[in-house]
Amino acid sequence: MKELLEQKVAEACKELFDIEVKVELTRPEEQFGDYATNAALQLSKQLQKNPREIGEALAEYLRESLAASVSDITVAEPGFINLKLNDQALRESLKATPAKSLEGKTAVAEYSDPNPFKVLHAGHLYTSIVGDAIANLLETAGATVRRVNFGGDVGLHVAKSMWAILKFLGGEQPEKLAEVAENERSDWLSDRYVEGNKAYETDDHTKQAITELNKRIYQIHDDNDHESPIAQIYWTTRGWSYKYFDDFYARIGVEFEKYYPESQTAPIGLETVNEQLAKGVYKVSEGAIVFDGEKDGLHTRVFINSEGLPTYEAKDVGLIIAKWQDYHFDRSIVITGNEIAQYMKVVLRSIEHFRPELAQATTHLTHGMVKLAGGVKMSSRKGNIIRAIDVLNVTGSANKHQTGQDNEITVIGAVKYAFLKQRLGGDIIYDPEESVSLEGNSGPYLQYAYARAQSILMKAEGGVPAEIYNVDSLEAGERSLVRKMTEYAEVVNKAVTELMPHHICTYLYELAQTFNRFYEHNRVIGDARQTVRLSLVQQYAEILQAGLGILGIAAPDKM
RNA sequence: GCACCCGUAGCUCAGCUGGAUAGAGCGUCGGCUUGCGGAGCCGAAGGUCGUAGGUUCGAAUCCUGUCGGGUGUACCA
Repeated sequence: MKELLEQKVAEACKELFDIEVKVELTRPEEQFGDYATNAALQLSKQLQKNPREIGEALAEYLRESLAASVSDITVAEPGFINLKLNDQALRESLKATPAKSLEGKTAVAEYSDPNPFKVLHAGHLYTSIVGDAIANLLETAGATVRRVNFGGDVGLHVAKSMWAILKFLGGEQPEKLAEVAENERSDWLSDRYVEGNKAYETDDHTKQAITELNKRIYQIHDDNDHESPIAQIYWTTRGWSYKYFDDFYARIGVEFEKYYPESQTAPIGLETVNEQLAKGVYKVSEGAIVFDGEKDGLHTRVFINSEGLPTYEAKDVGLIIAKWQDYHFDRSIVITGNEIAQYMKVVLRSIEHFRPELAQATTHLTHGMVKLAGGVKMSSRKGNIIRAIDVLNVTGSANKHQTGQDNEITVIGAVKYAFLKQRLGGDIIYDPEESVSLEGNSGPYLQYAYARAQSILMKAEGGVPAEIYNVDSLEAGERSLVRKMTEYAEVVNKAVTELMPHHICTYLYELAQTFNRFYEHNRVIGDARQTVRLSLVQQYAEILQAGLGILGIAAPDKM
């Protein structure tokens, strides 16, 4: 319907003034109409005429050409044209579904990116949730989405961990790993990292030892060594880490089809950077191989350090190439914290010199940090970082506090919605009490809204009628609800174009409010208009479910 | 120093490909109420959109300066 109207308005401009106008209809306030266009304002400049007059002329033309679907066209100051659909057309436009704009395309979505041997923190939880929602968005638009994860199973942080692990085991004695209880493995590992990191910073001798260990770990991969004692320790503990990640992802309902360990992308990156060094893309500086970003207003960064080891930069080069080899993607979306925004620009800029199509197909989205609202207490052992599990725990307590229940679906829904409702980019001040509240703009509020709609539908004797589109007329409350529901497809399209899931949140909340307003004043069961209204409730519930689905939030029938 | 991001009601945020009286939620104050799940509905108070300029018929939205906050700036990720 929207496309049709846009086309007709453009046609009117062409017919009356012989000017091509790019018409994009907007949604005005309900009192003005269902759609609005500023075409007359655009034209007034070129025509040097009063926009109001142009608007009137267009309106008159459109009243005729749109008579079948538009019941009222008005011109408002300074020259807006407001279109009000007739009830039949409004009902029809409810059939619109989100555009399949990415049909046949393959998109790789990379997010979460935890490092083996380290703890999952609140930032990982955030990217996992946002990344999953964005992947769902791409899928909704028809793309084949490959959800992948990337993390450092080699590198300095691993060496730090291994140093502390070896210290704990009293040497290269893999059999002693059995002393670590299964349910304590992840905590034990993160303690080892903290220990190794501290030792690295405070003791030069240890620092040297860890640097050596770093090289040995790369060697394990180069030799494909699974036999030596240190290799056994490495592979076993790395496995513990991946197990810990998988368990956590399962809990929050996020899935990946592939992990790209850095050990796999490092050799590809190393080879590529060396290759491009010869061609002058990278250059040697102070014993390291760098990309000189300064001539482009970016930073100069090291890709291969003076030890000959690839840094994160080279591994990321390798990662993009590996993704391409695996999927031949049309688009690649990478979601990370915004502290690496400028870093990523350097990596992509360097890739533009030899694989421009890969750099151009890549979109880097960044998010801010998760901070807890003032007054929120955590029972975390280590004060300075917020672990992913801490966020879940503190939300669980808040939910228990408010509802007396231990409802995992509510808790996960609350966290996801709280993280998603804010525009991607800035920091999030997370307030667990607010996130689980059933009042206000929260995940549980929407879950409740859905459950309540289901409850009405269950109550209908004789079942729920099929969707009814050919209704003679709609009463005011019904019309407002239908009008709001017709926005769904447009909102999803916008969210897809911008890769911004928060638009869905804003919309769903408004929709639920519109419904509650309708429901407050209009009886459904037992009313003369029961059939029509049940059909509306049904469609409302479907939209809520679909929208929550994109956000990765469960819509329970009962709460 | 330089680069990037951010400054909208008491608080947390929408709105930012320029357009109609700047919107929500929480909090505050007032009303509805035996309800198809009231976990709601109706209303009020509350904003020089950090600030100063510029572009424009029109700026929270674009540009420039400035102030404030955050992040990044070579062998970490």
